[in-house]
Amino acid sequence: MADLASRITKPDEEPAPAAPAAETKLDGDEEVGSALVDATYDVEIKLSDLQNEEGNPLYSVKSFEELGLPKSINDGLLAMNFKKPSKVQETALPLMLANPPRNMIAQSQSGTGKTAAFVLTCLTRVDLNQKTTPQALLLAPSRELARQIQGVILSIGQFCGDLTVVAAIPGAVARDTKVEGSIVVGTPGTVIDLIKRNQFDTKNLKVLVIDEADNMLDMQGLGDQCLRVKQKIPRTTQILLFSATFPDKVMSFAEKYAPSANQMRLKHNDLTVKGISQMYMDCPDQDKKYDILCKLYGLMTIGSSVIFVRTRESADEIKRRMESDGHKVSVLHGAYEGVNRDTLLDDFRSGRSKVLITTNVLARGIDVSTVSMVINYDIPMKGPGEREPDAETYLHRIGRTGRFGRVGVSISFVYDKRSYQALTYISNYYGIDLVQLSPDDWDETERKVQDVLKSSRAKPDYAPNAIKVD
DNA sequence: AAAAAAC
Repeated sequence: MADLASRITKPDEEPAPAAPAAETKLDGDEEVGSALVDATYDVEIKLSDLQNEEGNPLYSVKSFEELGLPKSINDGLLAMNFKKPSKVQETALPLMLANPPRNMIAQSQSGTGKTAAFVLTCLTRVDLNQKTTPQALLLAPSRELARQIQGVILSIGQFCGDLTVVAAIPGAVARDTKVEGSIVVGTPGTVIDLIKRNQFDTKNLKVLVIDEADNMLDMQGLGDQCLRVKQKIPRTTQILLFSATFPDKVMSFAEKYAPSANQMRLKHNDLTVKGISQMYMDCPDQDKKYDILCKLYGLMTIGSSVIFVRTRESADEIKRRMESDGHKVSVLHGAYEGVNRDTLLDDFRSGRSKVLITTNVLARGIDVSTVSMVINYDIPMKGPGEREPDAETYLHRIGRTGRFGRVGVSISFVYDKRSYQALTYISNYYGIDLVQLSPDDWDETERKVQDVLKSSRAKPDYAPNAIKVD
């Protein structure tokens, strides 16, 4: 890795002017293949941190080869059909792999390859011959996401020999047994529990990754636990924070958590994914929402669908009603425990179940390529008394579809002034127009949805196929 | 008037 800087500086280019001290915008390059890669985003990067010893800028790499990764890792990328780095990969990877290691705060739209970016960094930094010494720790906000990341590590690392990746989640790891693996990926509660019991030796950690970092560092939620983990790791550990959303509120804390980090940020208006057609359904009243949901069932099963509701109880209730009305659906939320949850999600991944009702537990990170429709049965709200529209959760929820350049539809249900105003706030926040659907004109609703779903789009060549777990 | 995450 020592020569990384020279390797990614294109020798045939004019020497660039000295990097300005302040933040500078870089426009995304034109690429071909899909709307996703065609899109030009304003990416804000702190250029002051982006120069090598000769003062040349380290903008990006245009191929994985330029990173000079070990052959075993390159073979893993090829096997997973990663041929060309996505924007976040070409920009963040050279920064994360450079020596001496620097912290990183990286923001990128849903389904654009953040996971592969930090997994590559972990695999590169870890001595995989030390199979019982944890050297990289990755934290995620849900059991499902932790398992998924474990699957990505094992896939990209499939040619790295016997890769030992421990999932530190309830039921998958014994609380009174030593954690023995090169890489640990887990949820904060279990990880802290293991550290407390002296079953997780953190002193050799080279990398700490916090996925969904804005959620994880929220002091109303998991922030405290992440802080405690940080206190237990070496000062020299490289800290990498990733998310599609970084609201200002948590950004200052993120900068303290990952001091003097290189940063890759996006503006609100560049956060939405072009392949996702965002629609809303004008429901006459709360009671009619359920009937309309049932009428949408046929459209939901064109591919797979996720229905997001506010509470566990309503998730169970809707499942019960839909089943009694003859629809096949499954449900997953935090009241379910351990391995049961794994089975439920595996069934959804494999297509054995096609319509999944869930809470915010699955709003973030979950990558199931077949998901073509997301329904916001309840508009996500946050804050005391749930009075404030939750624009971040909205974006993460709809990001369960339209992944890696695929098309998808989201339908948000509004039924009263409050839900309508909340959705209006969210569409203004991202600077987008939503397509209106009317429950009175069913032919038109079907046409609008099917028009999107049948429009095929070339998959970008960096897209992984379905992520395999186990 | 939430969800998640540890026992």
